[in-house]
Amino acid sequence: MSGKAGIKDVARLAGVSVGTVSNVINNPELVSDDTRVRVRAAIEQLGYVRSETARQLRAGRSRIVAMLVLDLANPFFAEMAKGAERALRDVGLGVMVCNSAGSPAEETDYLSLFAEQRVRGVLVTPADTSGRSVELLRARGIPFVLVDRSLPADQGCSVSVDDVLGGAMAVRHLVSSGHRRIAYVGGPTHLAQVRDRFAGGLDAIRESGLADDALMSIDSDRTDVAAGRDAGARLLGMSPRPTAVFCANDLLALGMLQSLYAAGVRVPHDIALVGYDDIEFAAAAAVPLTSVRRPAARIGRTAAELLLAETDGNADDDHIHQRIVLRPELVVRDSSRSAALVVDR
Amino acid sequence: MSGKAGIKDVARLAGVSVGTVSNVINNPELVSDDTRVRVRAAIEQLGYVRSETARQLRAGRSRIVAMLVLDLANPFFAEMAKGAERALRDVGLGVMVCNSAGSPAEETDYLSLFAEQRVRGVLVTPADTSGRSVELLRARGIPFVLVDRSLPADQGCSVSVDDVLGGAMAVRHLVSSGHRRIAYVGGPTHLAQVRDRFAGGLDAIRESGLADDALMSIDSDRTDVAAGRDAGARLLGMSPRPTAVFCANDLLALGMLQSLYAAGVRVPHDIALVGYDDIEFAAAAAVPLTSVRRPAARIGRTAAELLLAETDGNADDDHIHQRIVLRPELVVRDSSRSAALVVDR
DNA sequence: ACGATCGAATGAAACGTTTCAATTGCGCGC
DNA sequence: GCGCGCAATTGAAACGTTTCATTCGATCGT
Repeated sequence: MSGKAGIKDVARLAGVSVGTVSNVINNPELVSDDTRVRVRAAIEQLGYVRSETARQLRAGRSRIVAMLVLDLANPFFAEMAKGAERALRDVGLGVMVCNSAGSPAEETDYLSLFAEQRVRGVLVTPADTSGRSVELLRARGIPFVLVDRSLPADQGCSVSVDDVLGGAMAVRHLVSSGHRRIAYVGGPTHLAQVRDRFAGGLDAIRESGLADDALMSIDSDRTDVAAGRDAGARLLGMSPRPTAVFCANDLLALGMLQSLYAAGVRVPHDIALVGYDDIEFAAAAAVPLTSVRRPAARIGRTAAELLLAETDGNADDDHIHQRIVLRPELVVRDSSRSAALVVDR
Repeated sequence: MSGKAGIKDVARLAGVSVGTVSNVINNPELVSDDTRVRVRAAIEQLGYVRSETARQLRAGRSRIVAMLVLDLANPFFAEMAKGAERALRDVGLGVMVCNSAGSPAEETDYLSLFAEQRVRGVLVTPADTSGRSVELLRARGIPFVLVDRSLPADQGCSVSVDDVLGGAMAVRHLVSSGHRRIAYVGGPTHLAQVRDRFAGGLDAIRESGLADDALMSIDSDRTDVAAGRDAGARLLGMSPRPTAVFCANDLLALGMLQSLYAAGVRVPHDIALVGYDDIEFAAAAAVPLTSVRRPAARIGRTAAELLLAETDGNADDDHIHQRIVLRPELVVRDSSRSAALVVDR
């Protein structure tokens, strides 16, 4: 009675044809009342579970949407995934959340997996910046929406946040607080997000009439808390020491905070700190973290909706791609408040 | 040339039979050199991607393992998922991470989805405590490993942490620091984890000769940061006010910390605080959080390995289930250090 | 009472693979 | 020159569904 029963077994037990069983499941209104009851009973008795696999084979596409993110352990992406998952479950689609860990190679692997699985579509935050991943998806005809990454509207849908603006907001805030030597802690430079935030920061520097080298870049190959600690160690060795640090995400900022704290450097008194994403834990940090907020759940949900719009376009491909760019928002907390301002509030 | 080409098209183009194409892909050594080259070229030219769907249909099972966790937004589970994912990817299996959000109903939905998908196996942290989920899996013959939840070894594999011990460690620590009125902030009581940690706490209370009501339970219906803040508000209204709080996880503890801080209650001076899980953000909190550490990634990895062992048992079902229980570890930080101890260090 | 109409059920094709028994061609030993 | 064995290839069945043209009865209008 375990998972071995097929539709044929049900049909035999109920004394009908397989077609009728299929109709009971998918088009109950086509079947007479008593037959329906009989078939339902047989299904129950055998513990029949229809094979989505076979179903897909016939239908040509699956009921699963894949989501590929840069780092599942980053609450920002976890939140984003949750947003997308909710929207997709609402329409009965399954979600497969995967983690490229920022590696283009892993990403390619996963995209192949998705292609083989004939997934309904893909929500992807590409680790590969060369556009190869997008090409791959297009070449294979897999519907996709880029998440947390922008794309010209003629090339596909995308939902992103204006990271150049976000970077500018962060640095503008620091400059206007009087800082003139600011460090930027980024992750792997092949990530567009990392580069954009720096570019925005540089814009802010220039518009203030400062020299480019007022913004010093500290590179890192990862974007997690440990990387933030490492970057902190390097920062402490710099001379002259920057008076403010802008981190490409909150994980880095939290690690940085730990490093600074351990070295007896006070935040914001000695060094001001600004993060990015405004994850839930930023507000609860040792020194509540100023951060550039991005609406994670909304990004995920919106991306899912775009994918659905593209996918459900059962009409004659009249779908037009959309490029949605959301605005980030600066949330100022203690980590970047000058003493005067703190008193001030 | 897009995702439309099937194995037949490849066969036709290469001038061979479909069986041969299949062999080129799966048993290259059976095919002569020149044929192999020709077929490979045809595959390349057509952009052929084999349909995992059809493959599965024939094979009867898929190459996907499902993982169902209580809360993807909780870094503990995210880390666990990462550990499992790594182990499974290493053997070429895909992972589908899903989020029951602690809801038994969602859980049932997902289990049905998994059954229909004929997944290779399931790693599940059950939200349903009644054992119905386990029964369901067994009835459908789906290999599974319980994660973060224990099970008698004759009923299936499980990897968990001794939460009763963990709860006891936390409360013992508080009691030995002199606390006599301790609040326990739990999540939904249908979660075994929540109950076990309380039970352990109660053990610790009793072994110290205190009355049961020295441990007061504050219930909550969720286990996130916001719920922690709510619980904080309720705690502040209690009188006499507890001198220590043990939270069922770090998210609750961080929320609690925010509430207390906002109300001007000092931690640990006025109230000591202990969390559970020791997520990465516990150490970076406003007041570094004492927490009961659980090895998230290791739990995930171990569970994946158990599932593989069960699944690969191509032999005659000689698999014996294992019940693995890991020991938690108390990590003491500032949030529970008495003033004397802080000076002391 | 007869064809038309309609609801209900059927049976077979199709989806894209893998697998396996059968076939083919070929060099070899005798 | 004959049968053998071997390597390479083939063709068809099977996996479990959905779909659709067809069949079967029965009811209906005239």
